[in-house]
Amino acid sequence: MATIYDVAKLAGVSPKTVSRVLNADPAVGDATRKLVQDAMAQMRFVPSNAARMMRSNKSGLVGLITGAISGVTAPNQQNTAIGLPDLFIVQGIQQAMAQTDMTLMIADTGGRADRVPHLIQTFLRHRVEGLIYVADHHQRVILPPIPKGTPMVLANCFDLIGTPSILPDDTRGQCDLVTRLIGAGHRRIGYLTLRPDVQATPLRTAGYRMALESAGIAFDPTLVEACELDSAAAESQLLWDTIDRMMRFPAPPTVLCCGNDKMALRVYGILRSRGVKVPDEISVAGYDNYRVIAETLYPPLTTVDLPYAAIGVRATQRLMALIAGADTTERPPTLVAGPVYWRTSVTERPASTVTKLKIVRED
Amino acid sequence: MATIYDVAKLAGVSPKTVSRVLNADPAVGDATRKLVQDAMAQMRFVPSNAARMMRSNKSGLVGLITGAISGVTAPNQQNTAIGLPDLFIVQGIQQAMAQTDMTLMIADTGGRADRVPHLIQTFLRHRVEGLIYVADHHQRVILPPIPKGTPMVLANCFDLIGTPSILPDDTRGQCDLVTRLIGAGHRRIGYLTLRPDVQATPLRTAGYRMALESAGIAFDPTLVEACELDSAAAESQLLWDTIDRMMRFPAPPTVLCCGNDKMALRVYGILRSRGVKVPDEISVAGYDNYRVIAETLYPPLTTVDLPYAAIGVRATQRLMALIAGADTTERPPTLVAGPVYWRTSVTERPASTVTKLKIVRED
DNA sequence: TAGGGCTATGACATCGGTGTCATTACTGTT
DNA sequence: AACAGTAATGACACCGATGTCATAGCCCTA
Repeated sequence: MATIYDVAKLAGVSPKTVSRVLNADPAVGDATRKLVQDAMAQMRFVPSNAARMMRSNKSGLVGLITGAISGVTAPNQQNTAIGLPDLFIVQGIQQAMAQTDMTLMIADTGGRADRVPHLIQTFLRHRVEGLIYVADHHQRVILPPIPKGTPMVLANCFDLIGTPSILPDDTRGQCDLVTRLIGAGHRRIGYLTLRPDVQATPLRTAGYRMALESAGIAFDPTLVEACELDSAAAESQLLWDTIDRMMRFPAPPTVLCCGNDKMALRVYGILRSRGVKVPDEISVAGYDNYRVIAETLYPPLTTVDLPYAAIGVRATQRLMALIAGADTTERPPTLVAGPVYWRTSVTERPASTVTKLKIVRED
Repeated sequence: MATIYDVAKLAGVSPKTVSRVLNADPAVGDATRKLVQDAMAQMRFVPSNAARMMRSNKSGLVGLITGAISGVTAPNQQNTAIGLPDLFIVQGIQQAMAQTDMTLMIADTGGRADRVPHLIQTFLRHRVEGLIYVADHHQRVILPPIPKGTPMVLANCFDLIGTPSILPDDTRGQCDLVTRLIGAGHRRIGYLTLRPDVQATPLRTAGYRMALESAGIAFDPTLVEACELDSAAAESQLLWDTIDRMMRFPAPPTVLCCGNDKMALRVYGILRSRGVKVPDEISVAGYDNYRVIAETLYPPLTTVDLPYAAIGVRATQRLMALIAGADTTERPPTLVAGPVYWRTSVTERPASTVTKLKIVRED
């Protein structure tokens, strides 16, 4: 491959002048510039980033560590073949990065967290100017130490040593949804949560309670139940049992909030098999706004958008600021909220009507 | 960041010896090696890939160009929020690449084909040793010329200038499926194809006809109809009309093959709304083995696996061979086939029974 | 017309490793 | 004891850009 020396010789100038043209240095005569550009084109010259980096010490690279790509079908993962949250974050990062002159290097963990140090090492060898770590769900992570001077941002996760982090605002999201449900006349709001040990669960439950409290509705713990399990079959059983029980309450829920859209999908199936019509007899809401499900289901699912792309964008912006030399002083995580998507799986009718309908049906 | 000179000084050896330790050169004394390794650890030394590359001219990088990441929600794309084929290919590439000492650089087109030259340029600046281009569906592509010396492989696409390419074996896949359907007793096999202008359609239709021919069943063109449209609503209408018509044939199809699993999902909805039971009254098959759909639907969908991961792996292997200096002589594209996934959306009963059932129901 | 201030260009060192070759020290052989 | 052969190490140039500084040529002013 041609070098600036080759180009210089062909153009009859010094290598330094070629370098100037490359870097759009204005201190080059128009005629000379043309000469050099022609020579570059003729030789199909492509500058070597490696050589450039040697002197300037700027790689123009940003490293991204994720399990998004391999996660798509990782067998034991929560998001098996269905949730692709981290991928949407990566997408947001890509878009934000495209506005920059940085190049994004993506490394996939292949689902094995123990590969992370090696990936970081590879990035450091390339002298990335910054790192982003993307998690597949809101969680705490423990990462190997990064040399200072290489800033890092966590997306969809956080650690306890103050690494800058961008997180979804789970509390706000669930609160907004429940507030909207209450506004639609619902008073008995069932909540089938994700596993209690995932970060999102306590946060969203807090949001659920906040919304009830604001509306002056008493919190009824029998309406909240963790229903998520690893096995699809087991989860469906657990959901069936939970729904069965709640439906037999003297005052049954008029709406079921599900921990995510995938769970809502299962709930639809269970309700259909019981002959209960959505939303006429009971309303259903999800979380994630996972469009394959939310838009394809009939009736389309009311849900809360998990603003993954926005998390990616914010993470990128934060990292760019750090690279540009923003202060490293510890700040609380940036919370990113998403809107409620109001679709037809929830009635706007007051709860009493729904109850009446149900009674009629039982006759 | 520390350099080999710093390490050399600390260890009291020459930089060259440090370089030898770095490269696991056996011609280093054990004591010296230990000394150097300790010094490297103490200084947190990370070698610079750029510097290494200058001399050795080996970047250890492979460039991957794809729309997989941005494609997830690209508004006008066929695979909006549902098909992620290219992502599975990328995953296969990642896995195969992890076996290598190469580092994968992923660049996303952001859905804009006009960005491809720029991405290639960026890769060339990094002196990638090879390039892979991944398309989101089986198609012909036209890519800007790549300097020879940088081998390139096309995955899920091809061009007319003989660039090595890896493609799904659409003909074989559809043929296998239909052969299996015939084996299950079906004789009247409806085929709701994708758009006629996508590569897969003529290939799969050829497979469909091959299977019929092998079984000595006459091809009935009224059973084959293109039903794919960009708009979901319009496609559903077209499907409704097509199914409605086919069901009123004197000898209606006993099974409907759909162009992909997403179409099968729609077909399920249409059949349910018409009160037709799957598979008791009509069988349904898809294509892609898009698991979110195929496994979640009730009944689970019989479909053909589109071996995306395998395409990715093959593409990687091919590229590695080229980098290692395999002959560049033009060869036909490598075809990769996938298995039929036989699930319960297709009856094993002969067609006659099905017809009878239907008559009974109409009484 | 001499000198000051520009502009355009080039010479040269340098970044951090690696390839080549030389050198040293040690071993074993005759 | 002299020598060949090998193992361990180092000196030095080089990869392809860029930063620093010098310099040649030019215009303008006094």
